[in-house]
Amino acid sequence: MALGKEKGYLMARAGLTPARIIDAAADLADKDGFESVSMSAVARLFEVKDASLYAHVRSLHELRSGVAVLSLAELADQVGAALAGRAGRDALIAFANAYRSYATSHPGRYAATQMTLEPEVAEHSAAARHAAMTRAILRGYALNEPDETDAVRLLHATFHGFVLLERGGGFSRGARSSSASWDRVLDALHTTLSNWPPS
Amino acid sequence: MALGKEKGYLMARAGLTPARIIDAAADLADKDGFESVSMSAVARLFEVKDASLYAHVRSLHELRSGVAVLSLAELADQVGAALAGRAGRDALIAFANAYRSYATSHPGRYAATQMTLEPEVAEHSAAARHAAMTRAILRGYALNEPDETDAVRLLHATFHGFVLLERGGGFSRGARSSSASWDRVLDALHTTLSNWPPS
DNA sequence: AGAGTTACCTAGGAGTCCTAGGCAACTGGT
DNA sequence: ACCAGTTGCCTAGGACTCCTAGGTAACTCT
Repeated sequence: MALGKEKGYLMARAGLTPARIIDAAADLADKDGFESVSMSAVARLFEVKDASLYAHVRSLHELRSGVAVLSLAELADQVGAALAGRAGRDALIAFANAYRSYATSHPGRYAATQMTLEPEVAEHSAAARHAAMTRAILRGYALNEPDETDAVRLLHATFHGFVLLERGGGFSRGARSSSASWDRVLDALHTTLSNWPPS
Repeated sequence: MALGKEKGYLMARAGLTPARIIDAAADLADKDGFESVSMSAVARLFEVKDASLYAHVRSLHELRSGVAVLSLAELADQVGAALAGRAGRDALIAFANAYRSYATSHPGRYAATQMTLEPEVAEHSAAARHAAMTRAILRGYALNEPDETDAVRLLHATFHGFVLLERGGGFSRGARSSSASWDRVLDALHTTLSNWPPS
């Protein structure tokens, strides 16, 4: 990291590229929180002036969006890997655990995925892969539209909400561990999907 | 609003108090988003210099925490009112709808409730009332501990997650309205609570 | 080696939070 | 009714943020 700079006579280059900058920003997000991803903070990591980043990244917003796109892709990769070769209840649990584990081991990156992206950025992100994987799980439960859409939303909302509340300390009260609750919540979701109520 | 100022010769007072400042900040949050609640922005609303606010509010963080505490109380009030005299499924649906309706009609205030508050601030907030109300709903479903705790977490996570995703545009894809999904999600939760899976 | 491009620089404007210290406006005692 | 004390908002200014403009050093290609 920080390729020299040879403070002596001549200036060296730091080797900045959009990808390296976004990677550094993502690491910083995990370390100090997504909201402290700033141009100046990232510039400091490279021992470079903040103005220098603007040759590679248009704005702070674009930098953060870059972290979001990166994280969505990573999350999709990990969930996809966990899902491989599983179906039904197994798939549900693998999906959920991969999701939660990414969120807890990369809190800053996960926070980035919460950003509302402009449609054209979201388009070429991994959002579609997420939707496809969620629907893949539901194939094991044989739901018809619009029930499947409703179930996708239920799953997404529950995972997302749980992870956020867990991270925010919302579950700290009491002796019950949040992991134990998580397992039971997954059980409950499984039975819900298995007995989806008729409209 | 903005009590004069009599631009002429003498200075008038704006009538700042912590409560009025926090109210204004909450309104601003609903209008422009919670993250744009800043000292300077609120000061502008009162046609006052930003430094003047520091006599009433210790810091930006404290201002935002104030909005969070206010919003938690308002939300608890509205949910509590909706809940009065209901039980079982009716209570569940009334709770959920009041919750969602507060979140969509006061997006900035709702965002404030997401803040992680320091324990001592959270203590004298309405957080305890929320927990109590959620447990009150579950009384209709006759769950024992630790199932009741798990169910509280499931409900909270699902409502929270749904509302956030809805607001973030996560459900925009497709023709299915999010309100329709919401109703079905509540049905599903009701059946889940009614048939809580054995451990 | 010289020409052209790219990478990082300095300088500086506008906006943010926050502190320190000052004067005007209110309040209460006599 | 006035004077003392308190309170409320002020100006001034430091440190930090994002971002633009324009300069120069370092690399690349012919």
